Amino acid sequence: MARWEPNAVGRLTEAAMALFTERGYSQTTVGDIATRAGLTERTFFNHFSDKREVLFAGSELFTQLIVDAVRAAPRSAKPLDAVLAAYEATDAFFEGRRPFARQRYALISAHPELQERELVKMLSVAAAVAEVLEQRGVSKAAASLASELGSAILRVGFDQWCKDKKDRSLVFHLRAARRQLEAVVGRPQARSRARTTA
Amino acid sequence: MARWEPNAVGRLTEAAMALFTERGYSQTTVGDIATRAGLTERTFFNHFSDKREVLFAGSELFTQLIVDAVRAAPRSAKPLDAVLAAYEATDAFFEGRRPFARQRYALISAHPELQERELVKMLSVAAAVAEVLEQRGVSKAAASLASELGSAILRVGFDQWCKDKKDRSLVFHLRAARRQLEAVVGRPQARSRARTTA
DNA sequence: ATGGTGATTGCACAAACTGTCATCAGGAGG
DNA sequence: CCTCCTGATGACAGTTTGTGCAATCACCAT
Repeated sequence: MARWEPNAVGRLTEAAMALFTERGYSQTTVGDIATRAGLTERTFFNHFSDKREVLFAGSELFTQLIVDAVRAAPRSAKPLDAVLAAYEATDAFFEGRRPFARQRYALISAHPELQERELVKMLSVAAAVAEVLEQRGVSKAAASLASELGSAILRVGFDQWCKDKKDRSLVFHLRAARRQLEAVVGRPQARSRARTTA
Repeated sequence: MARWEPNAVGRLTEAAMALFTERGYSQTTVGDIATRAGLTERTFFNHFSDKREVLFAGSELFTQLIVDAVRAAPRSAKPLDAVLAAYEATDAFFEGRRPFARQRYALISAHPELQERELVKMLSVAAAVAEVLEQRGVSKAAASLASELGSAILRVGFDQWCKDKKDRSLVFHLRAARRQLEAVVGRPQARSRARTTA
């Protein structure tokens, strides 16, 4: 028999997501969240360094997942391909949590404070990825570039994945985004539709 | 004869940069900054929505500068080239403020709270750029991708620019970063000697 | 002089954190 | 069975951030 109700972090996270969804982020106090989880404000701050972090618990695990996947990529892979392969490896992870991921994404998109935190988290993943790439012999600048480009592709792909009414996989959307890249950076494109004058 | 000392925003910014540099961000209270600028805490919050914003005054102007430059890019330019040309257009802007920009960059790099803010600002620029690209007929996904890729290149280039002991121009570093891109993404049918300069 | 304007300020207050110390059930070891 | 240790929890006081509201005060147009 546990001395306290188990999984305090999980309960706090759940309470926070519910309250943020119901009344919005700034209309919810840390006290509200704690109470709903059957805990106190002080205990909330024992588990999370600040109010935003409640939606980012376990992000280190995610980082580790990615980093390991990059390490596992064949040494022959070009930097960007290694990074994208790593992101594709998260497909199963997300597939099992689609409703959760969607709600969380909606919350974060709706609240600038949360978006800020999301961005640093992504940058921190990118930084970790870049470091692994460097260990694989990629120059510092190229490593940054590859990891950030990967981030951008993930962002675009993930956005599509969240909105996709057909529930296609993350891998599908990542590859679609990757293909877009060629339209952006690649050889001259003959697309001149939409002549919005001035 | 002005009724108050002029340029409150400038004085607050200067005071904040000095104090953040001296004692660090979190060791500096808003009251400290205001006092040093000869004002009160309340007045600080009349000018800035929060403590972090003091280092980001005028960022809308910067956004506008970029957006206008993208609009001015030739319609034949590929998305990424249009974006990069726009960032290159900020060269003069930064060249005149190198010491300031370096100190500010060091501060932001050293303080996660400030980095968060920096990232949303960059994302907001990227979003504005993406919108312009869409108006130019680029698909939504490609526009996001091009603008974010541009951001990544700017980040890498700017970082090099700040560290460059030889004080080479931002344009120089942007182009160097751009060239790195090819090492990263690889070129399926590369070898085309096509000129990529805008 | 009269009243409007707009930057500034004082005051009160909610909410976000922080540091410190007390509590209290269970497990380890005697 | 008893005791000590541990670690999550909570009470409490204090600082800092940020907001709303009203008052001030010199300049300025009429």
